[in-house]
Amino acid sequence: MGDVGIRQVALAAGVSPGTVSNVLNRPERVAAGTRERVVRAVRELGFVRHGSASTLRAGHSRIIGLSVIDIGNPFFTGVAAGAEDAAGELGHAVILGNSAGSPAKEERTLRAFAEHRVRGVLITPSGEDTRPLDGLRAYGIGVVLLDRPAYRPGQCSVSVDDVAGGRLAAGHLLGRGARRVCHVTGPAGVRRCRDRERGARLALASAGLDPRTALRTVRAPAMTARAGQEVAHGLLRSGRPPEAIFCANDMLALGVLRVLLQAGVDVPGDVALIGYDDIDFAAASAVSLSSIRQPAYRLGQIATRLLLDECADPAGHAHRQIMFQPELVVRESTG
Amino acid sequence: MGDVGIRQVALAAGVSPGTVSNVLNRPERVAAGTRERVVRAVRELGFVRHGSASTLRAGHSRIIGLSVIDIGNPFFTGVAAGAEDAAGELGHAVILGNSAGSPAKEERTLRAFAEHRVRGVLITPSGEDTRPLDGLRAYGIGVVLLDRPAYRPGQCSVSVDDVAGGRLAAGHLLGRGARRVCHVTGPAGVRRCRDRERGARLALASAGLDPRTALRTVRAPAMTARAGQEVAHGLLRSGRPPEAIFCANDMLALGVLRVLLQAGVDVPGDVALIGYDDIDFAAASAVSLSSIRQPAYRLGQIATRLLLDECADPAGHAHRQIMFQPELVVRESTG
DNA sequence: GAGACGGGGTGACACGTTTTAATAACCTGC
DNA sequence: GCAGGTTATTAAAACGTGTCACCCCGTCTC
Repeated sequence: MGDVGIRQVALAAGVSPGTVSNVLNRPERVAAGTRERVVRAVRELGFVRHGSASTLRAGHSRIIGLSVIDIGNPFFTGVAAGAEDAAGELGHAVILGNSAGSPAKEERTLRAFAEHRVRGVLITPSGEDTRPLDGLRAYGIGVVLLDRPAYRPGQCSVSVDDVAGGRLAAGHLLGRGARRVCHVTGPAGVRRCRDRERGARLALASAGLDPRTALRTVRAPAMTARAGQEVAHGLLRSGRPPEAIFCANDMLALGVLRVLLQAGVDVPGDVALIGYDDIDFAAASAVSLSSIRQPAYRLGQIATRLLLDECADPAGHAHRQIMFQPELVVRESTG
Repeated sequence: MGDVGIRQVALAAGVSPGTVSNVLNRPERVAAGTRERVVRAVRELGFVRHGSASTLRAGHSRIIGLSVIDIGNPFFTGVAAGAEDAAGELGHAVILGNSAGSPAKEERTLRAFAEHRVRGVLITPSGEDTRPLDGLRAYGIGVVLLDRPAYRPGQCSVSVDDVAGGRLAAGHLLGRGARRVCHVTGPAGVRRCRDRERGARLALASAGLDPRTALRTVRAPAMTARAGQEVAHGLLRSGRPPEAIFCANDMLALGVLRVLLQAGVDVPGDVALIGYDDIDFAAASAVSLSSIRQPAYRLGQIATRLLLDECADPAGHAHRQIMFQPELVVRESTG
């Protein structure tokens, strides 16, 4: 047991190893009767193909690499689940890399991907530097950018329109009658934060307001609940709280919400609050949180299919930049 | 570019391919000067070892498989992060499998692991059936059970003591003066739920109470926030709410908390509430949630090291069943 | 100074598949 | 009945690395 190869199967089925390989990879080339015998032998002997040998000879593996910024973030978890399912359906496995925001760790991860000659890579780049990715292309490894539009046309990407999301959130607050919006966002370097803020500005402008006076931006040091709490304390100390708050993240929003409720502020009566991401916990908080939903699972799923499509036929493949539209979810916090 | 192998390196360094391989795998066998030349050639040519060729020849890969029940659960995410880091440090990659509780999907995952001849497998089994795992052993693939004690001595396992955790939670509620505890738990088939409940019983017994009267168990259909809300509605309808509630899960607890607060119940004044897992959101809820913390990251980390230790020296390796002790985290909900 | 020793390096083979060119068998239409 | 074509199968040659037996040459021992 354990060391049954393609030869043993061939012997048992009374054919040559080449035929067994054909049954495995291009069954249509083999006569039905022969195929049947081979399949039975495979089953009876418990043959499992040796992936490495296959990869070595065929020149490409059945593994894709998935590198995410923060595996602890429910959004990326959703992406990973979608990618894993889609890959599984297409006969591929997924190696996981968690860059944790560190370019060094990301580079290590990509190196490991290259070493295993993965079929392709799904990545949410941690920085703006594209060089590490170009290195992969040298090995003929396809790349699909996740949650960020492609840098240039020769690439696929699957992302969610953060500008539209920001616009949706701020627009919703304005629709409820707010004239001024406080925007709680994350570090300036994070692109998605910048885009969401830009969206908010656009919403204000199309409502005839001047973003310079009607939008107050507060920058949190991190996108965590704790940071949200700190920001909220600051807001309360500095006088009357704003009538409407848009947080770049549900974690921030939950932190803000907690402090507001503890201070006796009525949400949404005194302050309307909306987050972003629509993580599961948004619906479960004391006052359920309005949010902007992103199709995380589908993001991972579509990206994987796109990637494998590119790998299957690099020449005939047309690079696509897919951008999903986010969705407003209204709950009690703006209800 | 892209197709530089061990030979090209050998040529550039003026040595034989065998020596390059030695530099890569047993550097101590190569003289310092030669080694230096080879290392430089590797760097200059941008050589990246072909993992599949290596695996094929050496007979074992540098990949481990990680199969979890639910990648969406923050607890398992923590485990995955720990495993990925530990594996990376030891030069190994991680393939991810998400069984989503389905034995069929788990079997597919394990089959994929076998096909890639992973070095070893980390798994939180979805059921009690051990046969799929025995299949892996036939290929010499090591297995470490995660979050569940080993079925028998010939296996490693890394888990957290759920009985102790249940005891800790219930004991804490009793220490605050409660005489009766309501336990909200998940499906009867889930082992961790059974163990946590058993722990609660033990706590009551050692406080001199009769578990049959002092413990009221309510079973939720799932371990989600929504299910927690339903349970809480039921509790409120059926008369005076219990003085103390222990939920088998933070998700359940958050759902319960939300309903209680909305109904005007004072937490912890009227009802003390404690959850389990200590997910990040527990600290961020309107009334921050007491919980039982499990070292998820360390769990993944230790399990990985144990696994690779076993793979490195199967003969000299002593199987260990490690059980971590959970930790009580007191916050406002029982403060 | 002959033989044993050992560090440092070499070269060829094997790992289990995929693939290609070639062969064998079988039709089709004249 | 035979050329030409189609289909089903085979044999053998790779793929890039790790390993093992062997060789070379300077050192130590008696």
